[in-house]
Amino acid sequence: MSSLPRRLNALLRSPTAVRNGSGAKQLHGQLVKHKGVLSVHTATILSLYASLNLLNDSVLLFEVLRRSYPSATALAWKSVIRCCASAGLSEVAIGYFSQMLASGKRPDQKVFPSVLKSCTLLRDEKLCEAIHGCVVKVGSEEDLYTGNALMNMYAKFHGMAGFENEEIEVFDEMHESNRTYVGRGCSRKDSVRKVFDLMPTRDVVSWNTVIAGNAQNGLYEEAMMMVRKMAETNLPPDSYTLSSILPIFAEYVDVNKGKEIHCYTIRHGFESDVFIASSLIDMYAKCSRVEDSIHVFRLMPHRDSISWNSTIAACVQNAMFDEGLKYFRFMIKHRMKLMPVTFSSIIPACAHLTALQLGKQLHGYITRAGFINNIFIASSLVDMYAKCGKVEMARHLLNGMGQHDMVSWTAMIMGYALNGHALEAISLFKKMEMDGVRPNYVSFIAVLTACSHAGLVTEAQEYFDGMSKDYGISPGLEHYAAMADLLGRAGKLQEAYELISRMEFEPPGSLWSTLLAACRVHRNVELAENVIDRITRVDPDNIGTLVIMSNIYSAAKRYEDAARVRIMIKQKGFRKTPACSWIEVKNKVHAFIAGDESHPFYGKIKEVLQALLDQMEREGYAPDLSEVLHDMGDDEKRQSLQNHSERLAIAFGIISTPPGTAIRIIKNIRMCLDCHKAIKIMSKIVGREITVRDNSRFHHFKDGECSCGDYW
DNA sequence: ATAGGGTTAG
Repeated sequence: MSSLPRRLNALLRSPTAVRNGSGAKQLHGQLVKHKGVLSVHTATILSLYASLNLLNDSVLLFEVLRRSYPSATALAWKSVIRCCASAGLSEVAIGYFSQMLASGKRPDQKVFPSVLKSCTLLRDEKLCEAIHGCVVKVGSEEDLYTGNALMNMYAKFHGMAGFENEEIEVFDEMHESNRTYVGRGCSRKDSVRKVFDLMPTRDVVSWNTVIAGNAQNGLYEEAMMMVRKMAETNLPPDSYTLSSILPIFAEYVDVNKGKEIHCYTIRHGFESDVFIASSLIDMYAKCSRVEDSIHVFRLMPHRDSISWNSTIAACVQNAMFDEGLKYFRFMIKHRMKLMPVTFSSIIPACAHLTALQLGKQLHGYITRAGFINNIFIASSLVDMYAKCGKVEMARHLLNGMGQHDMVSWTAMIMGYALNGHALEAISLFKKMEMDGVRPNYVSFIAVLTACSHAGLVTEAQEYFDGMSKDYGISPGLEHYAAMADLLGRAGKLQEAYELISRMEFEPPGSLWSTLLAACRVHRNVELAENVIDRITRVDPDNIGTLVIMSNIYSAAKRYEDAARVRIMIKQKGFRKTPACSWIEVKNKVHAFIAGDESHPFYGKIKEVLQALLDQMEREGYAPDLSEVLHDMGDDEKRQSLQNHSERLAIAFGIISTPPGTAIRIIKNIRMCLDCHKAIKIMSKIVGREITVRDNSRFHHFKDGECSCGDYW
């Protein structure tokens, strides 16, 4: 057996001198040239490959090595396991680990961190427990790195299904002396803390792991307490600590605390840390301070995909949909990697903007990228299609989802509700319950909205009572609003009044005005006066309700009272949100404001509307002037109806799209009774489907009928 | 060797 050259020997004794892959390969080559190498040297090369994260070389060399030396050295096993683990090949790493045990090699604290990381990533609870047992058996439980990895493992477990209150046995097997300290039957919930308490020495990673574990599992106070304790141990918070606790202030909507952290990061030179920056962007966004989010983003010296995602989400969460889309486009331009989160952040913008064309494009991209099985993305697509009036497409996507959660069910239920399919909404709600998914606050808003849009009083009452009785969810404003609306339209004014009066919080003016509108329909002046009195107490400047009240008086021929209210309106200053409708034609959005004649095609639009009106009158249509609120003559009123924003938009749609094309309008406020009547007839005359989405629901007009069945 | 950021329904 020839001896190795001196230089080679020296390198093998201190292999850390080799700094890169080509150095390692040269060394390997030299070794191969000299016949009769010992397995111990090959293992050294292997550990070198592993520490340089050369996955292919490590695995190849290991396989060669164990063919010539069936009992490879422990160093070889540990190296290949470490390399696979850090490359994320968790299953392979665990496979090697069990083979290592089978071949009689004793594991030690050098290998446990990698193995624990792998079984944590695999989310295999049994395996994790077994490995913890193994750690205890070989006496590695006091090792710093092993302890840190164990804490991380239990921290990640907490979110796992069925883990909440199960007993955990491993701790009881730990040293007898600690038995009293650990206590019996500790729950998995506390496992992180228990490992922490048992550690003989702790470093900054130990603290950060326990803090992040608490923060991620919603134990916010505990997390903050640990931060203070960490500081008492003379370990100042570092960038890991800060990025873990920033989400707490986002959740608490505590911008002052968040800002304190922001200042701290600046003072301690963490400004360029991408992790902290994205947490800051998110924190400011959750505190409705989206300008500050954008400010942080702009100041970042280096941005990664997540910085972009945070910024897009920040905009969308704060209803700045166009701004969100702008950043999304920039992100593509900057060749950033689009990730699943990018799409689940941006799709809601399409939903809110009713940007169906863009939504479809994104759907295509999502399918090609293989993201369609992501539950966040699929749910947001279901919502987007439903909000664009494409209920069947939404349902199709929902049916195709491998798993459903409360959010995906609720999105579809709300989609049915908005599109007037109350019975489908209710049956889906039942399906969700049968699927074992508990409805929450929002799910009940959805099902009650469905009932309210279809006039299903009895069903609504059952759900309303059931939500607190069976699910312990106390009704909020939205639930009361749906009930008040339903009862009011059904003419059960007194019941509605009592419901609102019995609420456990002060009903806002908006709720009372729902009832006021019902009083108008059912011509109950007396109750209306009572209601307007309640409204003026909580919301004295609500002009809209005064307008309704004046109309109620007019309808009851109490003209003096009507005039008195109108003077009040004048004194307060008549400010009404202008009615506005939008239509998308050839990827461009055209906006029309009621009475506005400034559109370049207005002349043509007016002609179309007049021609339509002639035909409509032949079909028996007569304008309904009852909802025109102004003091004007009947001719003027007729003209004002002709210029309602949705009619301008529809006429524009008719002249700028081929015959038979569906017309989709978005409107900012409810349309009037007359427009509803008129559009039904228009849909028949022009032979087109016309969809109008207002601020609360959809109307699908077709062949002279509306999907709402005239209940709206 | 072990630790940190962003997402869906109202």
